Amino acid sequence: MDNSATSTAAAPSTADRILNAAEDLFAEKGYSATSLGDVADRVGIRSPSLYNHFKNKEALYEAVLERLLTDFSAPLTELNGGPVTNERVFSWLETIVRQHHANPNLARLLQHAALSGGPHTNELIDRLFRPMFQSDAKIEGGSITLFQNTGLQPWAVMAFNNLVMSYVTMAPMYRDLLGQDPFSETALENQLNLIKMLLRAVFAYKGEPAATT
Amino acid sequence: MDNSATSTAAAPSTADRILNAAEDLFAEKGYSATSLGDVADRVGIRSPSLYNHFKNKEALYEAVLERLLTDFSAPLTELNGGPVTNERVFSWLETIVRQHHANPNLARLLQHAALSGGPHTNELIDRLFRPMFQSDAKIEGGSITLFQNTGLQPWAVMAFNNLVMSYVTMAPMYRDLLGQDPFSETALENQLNLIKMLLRAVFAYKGEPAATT
DNA sequence: TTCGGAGGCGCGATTATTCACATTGCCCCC
DNA sequence: GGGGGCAATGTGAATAATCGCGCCTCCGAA
Repeated sequence: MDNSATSTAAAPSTADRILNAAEDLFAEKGYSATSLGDVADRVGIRSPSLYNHFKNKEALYEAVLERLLTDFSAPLTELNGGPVTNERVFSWLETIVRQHHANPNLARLLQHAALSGGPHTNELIDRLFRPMFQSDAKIEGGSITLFQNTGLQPWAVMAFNNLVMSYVTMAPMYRDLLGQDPFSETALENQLNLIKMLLRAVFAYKGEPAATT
Repeated sequence: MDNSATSTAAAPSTADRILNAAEDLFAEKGYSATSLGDVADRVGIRSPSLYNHFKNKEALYEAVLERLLTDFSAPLTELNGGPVTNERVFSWLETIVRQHHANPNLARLLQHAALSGGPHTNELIDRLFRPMFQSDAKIEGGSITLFQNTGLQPWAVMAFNNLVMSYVTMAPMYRDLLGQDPFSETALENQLNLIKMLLRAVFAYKGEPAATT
């Protein structure tokens, strides 16, 4: 997640510096609004030099996506091993929150893809969200019984995930409305506390579940 | 919210047809990725003809924004009159959900603005979100006591709002993952049931509130 | 006849991409 | 050990496409 090429503190290669710059710009402006000139400027080279490292703009975007997906996929699928208990859901959610907090770019890229419906949307869905639904099928008694047999279980999973990601994609709004850096340590604690409390409330809720259709 | 010019079913004027097309395209691709040629094509005219109705691309975008904001602002501020009870929070949230369901474009435009941090972000914040926080300050005893004096109240407001809006901005993902049209009537009912149940769970939760910093 | 509104034309800027070329560092062979 | 290539990596120039936008013409309805 630190976008560095090697595990030691060696200087990153040009290809990695291009990836870093492109990741930030794609995440901020989206694919078509980012120009290769912008990327090259941020790296400190001319735009034709980019073609020494990536076939074209599309390949650069895919490389950015690939690096982000490999960085994020491991903790997302860790819920697949073993039964799903309340505690594991808690720690899984906390991991996701901290991950997106440490690098907001995946959520932003995903949001751009969802809005514009580009060709990479399906790959993002398959690698990020489908694993969640597979693990979700294994939820066992005593945990999230509220959503059992209501048909709302996938909706609830998506809701909590959207909660995490929309915090990141809406970060500028938070900055202006709350008057503090949304990526500071205290802001992270606030968001974690809120989400955990929401989850606790859902776990503790014994009222009638919602109807399904 | 039906994007028609008059209250009767008269044919919409060219300016309104331009607004409709531009709204859809800006919401889908964002400002800079939308070309005036795309807008003109969708209307069925040539792009220079757009300048007979709007000064330039920027003015067209602002007109789109203005129409959306006036359509959406009324129910958003209706919570300001009188004390905030649980029932009124329920109906207010339901109104917002139905509004974004009927026209998803405002949420998408807002998401684009938040991601790219364009010059209109501040106006959107002021007209959409600040009213919520003003009404939020008036919450009275017996309602959302959970967040009183925790410092998390604005965070909770934003969280529920993000929940509603991210459903709309992530609609393509829902379509692929759940295998149904996210804007169908049954999908709307599902989302409403989930959000209402979350709110009920929060209202009913008597555990310790989260710490604040 | 007048005038709002649509179209044709084209300018200047931007963009992705290609190409020819200069430079650098490294390896291999004499 | 020295020198000749060779791959990697940078650059400027050129190209074709697209875009926002202004100018001017023309048509049809009032």
